[in-house]
Amino acid sequence: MTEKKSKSPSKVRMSRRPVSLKELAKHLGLAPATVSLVINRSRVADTIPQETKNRVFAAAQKFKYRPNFFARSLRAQRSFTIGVIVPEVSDGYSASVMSGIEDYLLQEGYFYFVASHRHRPDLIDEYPRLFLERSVDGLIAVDTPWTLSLSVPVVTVSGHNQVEGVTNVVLDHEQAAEIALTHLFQLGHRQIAYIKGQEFSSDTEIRWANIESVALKLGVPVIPALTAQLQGDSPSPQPGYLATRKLLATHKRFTALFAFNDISAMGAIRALREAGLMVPGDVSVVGFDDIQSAAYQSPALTTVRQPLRKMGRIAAETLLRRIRRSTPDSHGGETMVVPELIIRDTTASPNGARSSKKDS
Amino acid sequence: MTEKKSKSPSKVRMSRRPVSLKELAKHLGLAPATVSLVINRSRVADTIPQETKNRVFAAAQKFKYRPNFFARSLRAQRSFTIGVIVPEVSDGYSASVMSGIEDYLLQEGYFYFVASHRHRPDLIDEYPRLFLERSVDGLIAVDTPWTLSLSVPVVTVSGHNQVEGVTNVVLDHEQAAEIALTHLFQLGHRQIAYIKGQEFSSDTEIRWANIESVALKLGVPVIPALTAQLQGDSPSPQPGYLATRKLLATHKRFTALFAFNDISAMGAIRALREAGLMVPGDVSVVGFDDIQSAAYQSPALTTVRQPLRKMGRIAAETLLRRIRRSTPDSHGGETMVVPELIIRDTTASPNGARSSKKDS
DNA sequence: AAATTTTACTAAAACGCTTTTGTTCAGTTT
DNA sequence: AAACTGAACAAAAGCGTTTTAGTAAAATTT
Repeated sequence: MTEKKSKSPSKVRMSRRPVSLKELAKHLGLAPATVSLVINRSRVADTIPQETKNRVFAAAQKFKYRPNFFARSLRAQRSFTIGVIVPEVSDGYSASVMSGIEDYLLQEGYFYFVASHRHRPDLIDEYPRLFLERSVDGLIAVDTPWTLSLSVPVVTVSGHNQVEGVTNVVLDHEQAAEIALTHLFQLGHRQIAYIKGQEFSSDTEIRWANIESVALKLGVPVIPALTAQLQGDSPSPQPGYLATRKLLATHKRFTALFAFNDISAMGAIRALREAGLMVPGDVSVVGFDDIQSAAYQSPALTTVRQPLRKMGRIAAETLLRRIRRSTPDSHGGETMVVPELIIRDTTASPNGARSSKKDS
Repeated sequence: MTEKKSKSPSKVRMSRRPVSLKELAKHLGLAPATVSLVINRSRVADTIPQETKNRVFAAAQKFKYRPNFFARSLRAQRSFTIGVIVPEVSDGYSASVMSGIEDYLLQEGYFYFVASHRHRPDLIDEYPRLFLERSVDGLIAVDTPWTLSLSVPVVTVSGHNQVEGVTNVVLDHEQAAEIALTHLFQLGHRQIAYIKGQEFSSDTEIRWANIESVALKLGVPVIPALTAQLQGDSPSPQPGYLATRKLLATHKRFTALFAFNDISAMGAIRALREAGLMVPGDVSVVGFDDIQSAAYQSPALTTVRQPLRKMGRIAAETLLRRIRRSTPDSHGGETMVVPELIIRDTTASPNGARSSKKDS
């Protein structure tokens, strides 16, 4: 029996009151101004002899001098902080994007606030305001309908509105629809059902438009009776389950189902199973996003991968770039990122080796 | 074909430069001090006639006066900001806890910074420092080994070290082990395999200690050969998959498997399946956490639910309480939260109706 | 009527930094 | 010798608040 009582040594780092610029200057026999100039490597300090600079740096090191953030921000009108607004931190989509955002931001010395609006319009309105009050240098809105033009740069991830001063980072939805539907088509599917996203999801509309146009192009136009929509904002597979039940209730036959995301695809698979249908034997299922657990469903989920982390990182890069070039650019525009079809085990030919277990 | 070009009206809210206290005061013909006192409802303003106060409030409203955050923080030495440090934002565990933290924090007018250390010891050391430089009023460390005693209150979620000035919010691991193992025991399982958590996970040690003691108490002591440990910090089910393969490779028979978390349980199930074993027919599996998708696995996962959101909320409540009572309390201590066994479809009697498909 | 108290404010000092504009002195040019 | 140049700093004005210590006038008490 492993008994390992970790009597942690409790490194007591009795944080002393931090030393201020003035104190440091006094100790050095210099004016605060001088020290500030040296430390910030200002052009003005160019004429100061290296010898003096070294003394300053040495003292700063010794006393662990760190400029007070508020004083600096107050004076310089910059906070090195940005605001990130998401529907909900704990849904995998937002979290993946945030992960990418964070990656770049922290590396560049920025910190970020997070706020989840949970689809409440009042919060979608209020949080940006609160962020501005906190003087963020910029904002990133993830999967959130955005119509505001603010005094600081804004970048959205999966925002599709054209708004002055906001840049959108988006997936190439045409290509996404193309690869997913072509895959199903080539397997031989002709009756394809669809689960649309919730109204509030910012990708719903554009994704659907592209699905419709690609389906038409392939000659298998979308049949209204074979489409259902996710309802409610539960982050669980429940909405997908319910949507699929609705689909099944019509008794219209379909051999494939294209879900709005992986989570709803999981719910869909459960509903299909409960109806006695095999996946992919009777119905093929394609998800969207490729979240972590998609590969570990059984059967493993075929899905359209969205490079969420990368999108987050691009958003952060774009934002900082815009913050740094001080010119108040009216920089709208859009950056596109490409999807990738990940073929796993939930798609197969409708006349595959497996036989239908039962006719519904 | 639905062509709905959303020509969003782009509400142009041309944010004017915000008005300062001084300007507001000048406009009112009062001193800045007076306005400040009124707005902050200071006791000193008690003797100011309501009439004047009303004028102040009206003007503040009219000019949308909002105190500058930096100036205020600089003066008051409080930032209404806290720092949250997690292993990785995009893993479900951290995200759920954060969701609970955020809930309470925003409602109380606090914002928070997030930083992911990804188990890198240098970052675990650096981020708290950076947070302090940003003058956070307190810190929450989620699933992160914590040994520092700082100048601000610290609360951990699933931290198990006794450190001066830090409060731990933890699950009752004894009860967790109890309900899970008792469940398996009562179903008739006697050969139980285990997947331990990674070394770096802060729950690993205590959970394991409790499992060992409860198993002993039940008379089915843990067999070293039937234990494996998660390796690597991938957030996917991969480590669980590999651990289970290792378990299977020993050719020791077991009828149940208790995984460290739901994610690893998913990997485990896949490995079992690949080995030709049925779940729960041949092997029952119990997960831990009850993440969103646990209920939608097939079969749905039996698991020990950890109220993560609640733990996050409690952590935030505790932290604010400690921040508010200004006395620099050396407030160590611990708050326990109870687990709940969620019985679904991955556990069954070892001599159940289903027959073993194949002997390994 | 003088002394005291209360009312209704204000002045001014922080908070800790950045940045522009000087200033002094030594050395260099005309 | 007078004028100029550059080096090496320093003074001071903010940035926008909060808060303590006053103060002048009005009201009240003695």
